[in-house]
Amino acid sequence: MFRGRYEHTMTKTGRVSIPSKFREVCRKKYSDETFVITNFDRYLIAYPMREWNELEKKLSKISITDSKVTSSIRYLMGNAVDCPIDNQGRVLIPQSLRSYAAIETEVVLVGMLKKIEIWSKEIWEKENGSGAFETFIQSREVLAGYGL
Amino acid sequence: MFRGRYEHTMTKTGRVSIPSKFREVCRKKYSDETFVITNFDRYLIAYPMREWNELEKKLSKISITDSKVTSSIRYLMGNAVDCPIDNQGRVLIPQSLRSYAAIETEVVLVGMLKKIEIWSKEIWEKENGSGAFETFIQSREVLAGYGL
DNA sequence: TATATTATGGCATATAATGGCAGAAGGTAG
DNA sequence: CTACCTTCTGCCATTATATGCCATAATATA
Repeated sequence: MFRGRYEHTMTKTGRVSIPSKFREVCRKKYSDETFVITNFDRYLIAYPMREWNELEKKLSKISITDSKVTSSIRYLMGNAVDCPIDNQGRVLIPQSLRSYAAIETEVVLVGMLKKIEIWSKEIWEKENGSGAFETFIQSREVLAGYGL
Repeated sequence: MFRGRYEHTMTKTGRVSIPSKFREVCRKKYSDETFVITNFDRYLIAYPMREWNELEKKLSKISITDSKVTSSIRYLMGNAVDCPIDNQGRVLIPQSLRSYAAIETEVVLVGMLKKIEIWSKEIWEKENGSGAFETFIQSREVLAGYGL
């Protein structure tokens, strides 16, 4: 599982190094070094290919008649890009996703169990800087329900 | 599976480049570089030949007594054109389909699992621009019903 | 302290996207 | 039937982007 937080910088060409611990998870757990990256609220989510395929399998069974569902699939699929890890351990994040998540140079990578979140540092600090601890304390009861 | 969104421009002669990632899917998964394109809601859909054949097979099983269904099938089939990919990786979109989907120069291509959607950029932005995320969030419950 | 690994910058090259043009094909009017 | 026009198609040229590779600096490991 992915865990931990890393701050990396992106090259001018849009490449970001994947932390070696994450790469290790890719190799050992998934034996595959490709992510599928898509946008979410104000940040990006990267799934290992296998996890993403699970998702697609489920989606492909849904009938195309429900237009609301179709547009959700369109949102999810339309923004998903597969990003293989290169020999230097980096992925290229396409321009569209970069601009979506307002990523310019400084990037925060967060391990979130089966996926990775990719944030622009600026947005990360705004949303998770101070106050994150407060939120954490507030949700302790919920977490306690899961045995924490 | 097809995924990702690409913005391309159409030549004056009506040719559109198919994103290389889509072409790769055609080669690897379908070993065939021909699409069947037809009109749909306010955009076009392009199926790899094999997927189109599947669809035809299913449609042929539908009883012809339901005249409403018959005319929908006629609509779908009557406008279907096969468009082979040329050596530069482009397809020619026939005039009738172009005008149907109001495509002039700027085109949005969206990977949707087993098919591709082709939108005029203008219509795309109206229907899927801002607000798409909201719709996505709203339909999360529906999607949750499918195990997502 | 020596050695390996990681992160990242800088290039050179390959591939992608797309505009332009000319010949081929096919339809239409005289 | 033939000349003309339109559309289709192949090919070349250009530009932008992606990709592979090497070098270096920073960090971790033995």
